[in-house]
Amino acid sequence: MYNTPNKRNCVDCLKRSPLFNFLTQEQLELVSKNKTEIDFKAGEIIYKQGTVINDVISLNAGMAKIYIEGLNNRDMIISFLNATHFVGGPGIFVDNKHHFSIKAVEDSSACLIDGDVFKKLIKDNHEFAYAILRFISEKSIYYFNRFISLTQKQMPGRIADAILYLSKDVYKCNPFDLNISRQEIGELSAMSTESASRILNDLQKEGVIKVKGKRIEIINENLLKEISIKG
Amino acid sequence: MYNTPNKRNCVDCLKRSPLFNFLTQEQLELVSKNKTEIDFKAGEIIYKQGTVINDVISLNAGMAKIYIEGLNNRDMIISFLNATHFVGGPGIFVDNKHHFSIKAVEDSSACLIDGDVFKKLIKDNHEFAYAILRFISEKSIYYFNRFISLTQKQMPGRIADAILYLSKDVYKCNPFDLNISRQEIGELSAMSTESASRILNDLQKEGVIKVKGKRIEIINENLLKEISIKG
DNA sequence: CGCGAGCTTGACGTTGTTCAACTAGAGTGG
DNA sequence: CCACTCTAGTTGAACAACGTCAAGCTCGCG
Repeated sequence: MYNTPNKRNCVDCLKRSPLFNFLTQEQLELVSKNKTEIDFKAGEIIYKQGTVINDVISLNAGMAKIYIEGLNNRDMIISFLNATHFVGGPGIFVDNKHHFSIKAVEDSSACLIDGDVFKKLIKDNHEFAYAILRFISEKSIYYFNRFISLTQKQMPGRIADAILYLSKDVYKCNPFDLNISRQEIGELSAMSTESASRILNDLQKEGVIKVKGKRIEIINENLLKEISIKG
Repeated sequence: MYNTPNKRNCVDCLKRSPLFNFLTQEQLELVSKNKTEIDFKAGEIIYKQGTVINDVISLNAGMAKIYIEGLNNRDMIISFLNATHFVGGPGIFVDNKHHFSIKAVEDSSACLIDGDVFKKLIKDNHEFAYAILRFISEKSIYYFNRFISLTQKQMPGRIADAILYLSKDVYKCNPFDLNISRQEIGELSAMSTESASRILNDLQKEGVIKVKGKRIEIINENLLKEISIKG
């Protein structure tokens, strides 16, 4: 992790989060002045759970994972981040601590925006504040779905959810090449690495998906969705 | 469920949510004009998951439960509400639909505040908007804890969490008398009714708690917390 | 060619659910 | 005052789901 000169100006940046569309040009200049663009290598930690929050981030390139460090060194992956994704942890409005960790899954670049500037923008620009409210609320709705998936579905249903999430929201294509491990698929679906591996194989035997190493292809999407719904 | 005259004025109401402390007197008058006070009998539904959001609520008296209607008619209880608790579902900022249901657990009274007025207050009063941001963020942090509890802890740890939650946050006293069923304890801890019953009994045998019908007493709080942490 | 990390597979034990029977207690009506 | 009923709660036994452990495999990489 090293700093690069802030060559990009937020005003005309194409990689910035759509949330910043609600800012005025003047406010974008303010963000520009108070941001730092940082490159992270794969595996590097961007935020560490429990530490003090100094900034919020917008991912420019690469991919990262948000995860909670749970019991007995077991992590739970909340979601993955791509370019233009914004993260302002809930702690920034509560106790100013990170309540999850973020780690680069592949080489990534992110803009770190000063937390006080972020708060000032919320106070000054109610459209932006409203967009942040909507953003956080969308997360909450996502959490509700995760709750049902993780606590009421059996393993095939949870893996189906994970595959659909990865294909639709993360990689955004159908045969997709994973840059994450089986263990991480397990952490995404609240199960052991071995179980994740087994279920993937089972789904392949049933002809729902095709798995070849890191490549996964959805063969029968309707059936996969059915498995997801039935749990 | 029937309407009662809006005798209470929000300006000097002692049962209102502390969130409203951020409003000006003028804004409180506006809320007063656009609220309806409703009594709900135990078991009556206040909000039904999937329906359109027309208002937000502040509970004046009684107790209610927020729960997600999951798979195969299995509910998952998110939290319980007491007097002065506010609820504005995440849907109000997203798709204007309720993403959970709320049901009165005992006879309750609630003020329903027009959703558009609520949104207007957020736009007009950034202190209030900020308080709502903090409020939602606190919920998110609570959800993270629930995720770890429900997906990484075994049944004794989950029941320990439920007992501590009920004692500390809901009933706010130590020997407390439940007005909820064993099934609801199960729905709070993501397990079957039978398992909830069994674990309560087990914890009693170990001398951690005392259970007599609807009454639960925490005998050894440190041990209970330890069971919670160890999972 | 060999090493090692990640992945797979099987066997086994544990955890938790389901089903069914039983019990306790709160109404209800004769 | 006593059956009767109904619901919630408890308990046991069988079963299914899932994790753990250990062994073996694959494949990229030196």
